Parts: sequence; C-alpha cells; structure tokens
Amino acid sequence: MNVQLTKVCCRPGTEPGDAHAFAEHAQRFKALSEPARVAIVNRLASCGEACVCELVDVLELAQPTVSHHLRVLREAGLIEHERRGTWMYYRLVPAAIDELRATLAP
Amino acid sequence: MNVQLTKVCCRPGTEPGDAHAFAEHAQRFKALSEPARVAIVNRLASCGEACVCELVDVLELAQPTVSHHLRVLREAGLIEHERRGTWMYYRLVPAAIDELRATLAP
DNA sequence: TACGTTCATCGATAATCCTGAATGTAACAG
DNA sequence: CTGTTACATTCAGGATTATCGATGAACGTA
Repeated sequence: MNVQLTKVCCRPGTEPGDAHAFAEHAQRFKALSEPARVAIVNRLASCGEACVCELVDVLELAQPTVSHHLRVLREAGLIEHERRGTWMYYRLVPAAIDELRATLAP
Repeated sequence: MNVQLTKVCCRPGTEPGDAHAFAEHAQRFKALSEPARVAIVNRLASCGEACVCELVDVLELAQPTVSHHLRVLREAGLIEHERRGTWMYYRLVPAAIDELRATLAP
C-alpha cells in the first residue's frame, strides 16, 4: 500500500521560505540576465563611471536600447545616475552588488 | 565648435570587454531570474537535497512547471540530479554557486 | 503481466522582454 | 529664439519564456 500520509522522500516540517524575498532576489538576478547589462556593470566596475554615449559606443547598440538596459539596472537598484551638464553619468551601487553576492552565500 | 574627435565624457582606450564572457555570466544569472528557481535553490541549500514531488508541494506549481525550472537550473550547471529508486533527488553544485558569486566580486 | 507512482517531454497559449525607429525633454551655444 | 547634442520615453514587431494539460518513460509492486 504505502499510503504515506507523510511521504518518505520528503522531510516534514521544513519551512517553505519567504516568497516575497525570493521574488526580490529574482528581480536582482534578472537585471543581470542579459549580456548587454553584464557588460554595462563590468564597464562601470572598471571605469568607475560612464556616460550613456560611451556605453552606446562600447556596446554597439542603439541609444534607446542602452537607455532601456540602464533603466532596468537602475530600477533594480544596481546602478545610480547623476546629471553633470549635458551628460548623465552612471555608476555602480556597491552595496547592492554586495547584497546580491550575499544571497549566494551558504 | 567642440568637434571632439575624442569625446570629453569618455576616457579613451579602455578595452570593450569579452563579449563571450558576458554572455556566459548572463546565462548563469538568467537561471536565477525567476522566483520559483530562487526558491528551489534556497530549498536545496537548506535541505541538502529534495525530490521533485517535495518541490511541487512547496512551490505550489504544477509538476511539469517544476520539472521545467529544474531543467533550466540543471542546464546552467547549478544543480545536479541522481535517481534513487522511483525518486529523482536534486542537489546544488556548490562550485557553480561559488563561481557565480565570484563574478560579482571586485 | 498489469497497475500505480514519479518524473520528463511535448504541445499550445499567454505573458514577458529585447530591439530600435520615432518622438519628446533637457541643457548648452550663438 | 534657433539649432545642436545627450538622453529618456513611447510604440510596435519579433523572439523568448512561463505555465500547464496530455502523454510517455522508468521504476517498484502485486
């Protein structure tokens, strides 16, 4: 028979986890799930900061496309921007990167 | 005026970066870009291993959906599976997690 | 052999997302 | 005010993906 009210393959009573936290972490990872956005983060990590036109040149993508990726990264809290004259300078938010790395720690 | 053969906002001569590496990292992050998959990884991290039916119960998703997410994580190299009798047990690949965390290091 | 359980794969639908042309906004120069 | 540059937003088309019912394969049991 093996009716198993408690399945033998499953350990009982382990908490299901916080669904809200999972969604939050997933959104952070999703921001890095695109080669263009990884390239942007890499660029900002090595250059400190960069304007949009520089990223357009480096990524070889149309300006609206780059602007879109920057928005995704910004809404994920991974980067921040500051206007200086005509140009918008983007830079990383180190705390957010650290936080992301922490979610991968045991 | 300001013809600027070299734009003032951009520092010259910084390497564009390895496009192949960016795509590879993005692929890894994409595997964690879904709440369900973050929940799976979290579950495996705290339980050590789990069968599919346990994950179906915890995630409250249909079995084919869970199977799909497990395939994505497996093809990303983040988890591995082993058959024991009727059940398939999934567990993390710690080296892959470490490698992912390393890509976020300065 | 026949039956039930566990899990993977297939197929279809709906949602999400990347991409870039067109357009709008802000800042600066003359 | 006019023109130019830098950037954001809107919009639409095309590609990717999440979800799940239906089906099939693998295993254990009777």
